[in-house]
Amino acid sequence: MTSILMIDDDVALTQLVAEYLQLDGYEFKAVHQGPEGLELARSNAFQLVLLDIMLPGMDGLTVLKQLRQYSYCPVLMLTARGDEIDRVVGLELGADDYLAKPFSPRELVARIKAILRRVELIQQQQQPQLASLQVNSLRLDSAKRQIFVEDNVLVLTATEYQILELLMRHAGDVVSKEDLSQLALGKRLQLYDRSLDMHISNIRKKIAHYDEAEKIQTLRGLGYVLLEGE
Amino acid sequence: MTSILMIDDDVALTQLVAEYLQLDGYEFKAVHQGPEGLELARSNAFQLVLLDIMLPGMDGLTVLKQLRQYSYCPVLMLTARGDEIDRVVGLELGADDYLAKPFSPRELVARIKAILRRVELIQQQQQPQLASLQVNSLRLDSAKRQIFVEDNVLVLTATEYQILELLMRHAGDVVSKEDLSQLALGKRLQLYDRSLDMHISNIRKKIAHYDEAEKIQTLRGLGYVLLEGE
DNA sequence: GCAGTCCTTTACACAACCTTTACGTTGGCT
DNA sequence: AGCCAACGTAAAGGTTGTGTAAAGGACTGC
Repeated sequence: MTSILMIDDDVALTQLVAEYLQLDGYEFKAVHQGPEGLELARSNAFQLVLLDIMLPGMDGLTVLKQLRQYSYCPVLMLTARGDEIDRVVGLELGADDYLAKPFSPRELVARIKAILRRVELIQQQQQPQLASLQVNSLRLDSAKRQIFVEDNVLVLTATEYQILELLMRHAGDVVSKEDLSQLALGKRLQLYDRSLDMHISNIRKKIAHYDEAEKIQTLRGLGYVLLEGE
Repeated sequence: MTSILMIDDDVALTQLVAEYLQLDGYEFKAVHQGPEGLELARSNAFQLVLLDIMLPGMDGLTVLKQLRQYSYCPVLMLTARGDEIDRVVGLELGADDYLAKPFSPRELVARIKAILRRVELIQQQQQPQLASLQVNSLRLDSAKRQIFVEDNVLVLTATEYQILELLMRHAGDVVSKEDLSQLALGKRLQLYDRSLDMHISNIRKKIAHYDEAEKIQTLRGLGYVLLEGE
């Protein structure tokens, strides 16, 4: 069961969110004070924390900073204004995402799911993984950090290798650009950031050098997928 | 089974780490007092110790100092702040690595694996090894501590010999600069430390004198590898 | 003390890499 | 059709890691 903690002094809002999230199958708890929320979040009993920036007593950013001393529990920040400064500071302090009030419950759920899915991806990364893996004409040798096309080694940079490994380990599944950016580049995807696109472009070029059959497919607005032959 | 001991007074944190490490297949035990941890660590029942610097009662650095009187058990230090001084002192006292809180479980696991892999490398070094070894045109005679290119003896310094032997014994595998530094130079790789690069450069020059075919390949950001001809 | 050997540090050049910029293309939308 | 956001990619820009000559320092044997 996935538990979500909300720290927000707006009682009406927490009740509204409670309804939606419980409908979606989440366990939900709300508190209205910073210190109380901090203590609960530190217990690591929650898989995600919704944190309002404007809190009486202890500021939301302070709560976040203190929490990050102890825990990497995912945090989705909420704020009353579309305050760009709060946003930047929050993300720098280690928030996982940001949502401006007022938000639609639907969008909130979407953001929550995106974060949880990514956390799951990261945990998968930590699991012991297959050292060797074959997808169509691509073969991964993770011990030597090498990827082959048929019998030719791909000369990849560290970043390119990470991206392609991720796509191979999830062959047939769509991997979002956000996920790729966070897992392979180690940073959140920014607006107008074309870095990832360039890496994909370069990887494609290197693969095509040996195998013309295009492999990495673009799903516009969703991400990339390494097609599995049937 | 690899057992890890954590000495940290933050009970919530030890529980979190316990979950992650057990998920990764490690045996895990946590204690919250310095003296208690010291006694356990001295028993050599653990392959690695996670040690918090800020401990009530007995300071983490003191624990480390005392432990080093008896045991070479690898120690990964943890600290609440990004305190550079603690870091330097800790590494001088013989800690194997350092991680600032808060850390992601992912990073913790990565550091642990890096340390354990290096310990394994060191133990391999101590095992009886093949006295003679041929890699392409290079031939190792470890009884005489000599390396030949075709039939020409390489005149190597002690350090150069150690580096090249290590690369030869792991021919085809990437050997990280950190590993090379610790195993051949006997010290951790520091930022801006170019000593190892110089040794590699000199070794290359000496090999090239007899065999122009470049052998030690650089893998940017990863390390060096002695290519095996196929 | 001096010369010789070896390891390390310094300094600069360079190459590899990642990112940004800029412009062209595509595909969904009204 | 026309618009616009997302995407592809060549080229430029900036950053970081590496190669190596030369100087500096530590040690040894004489």
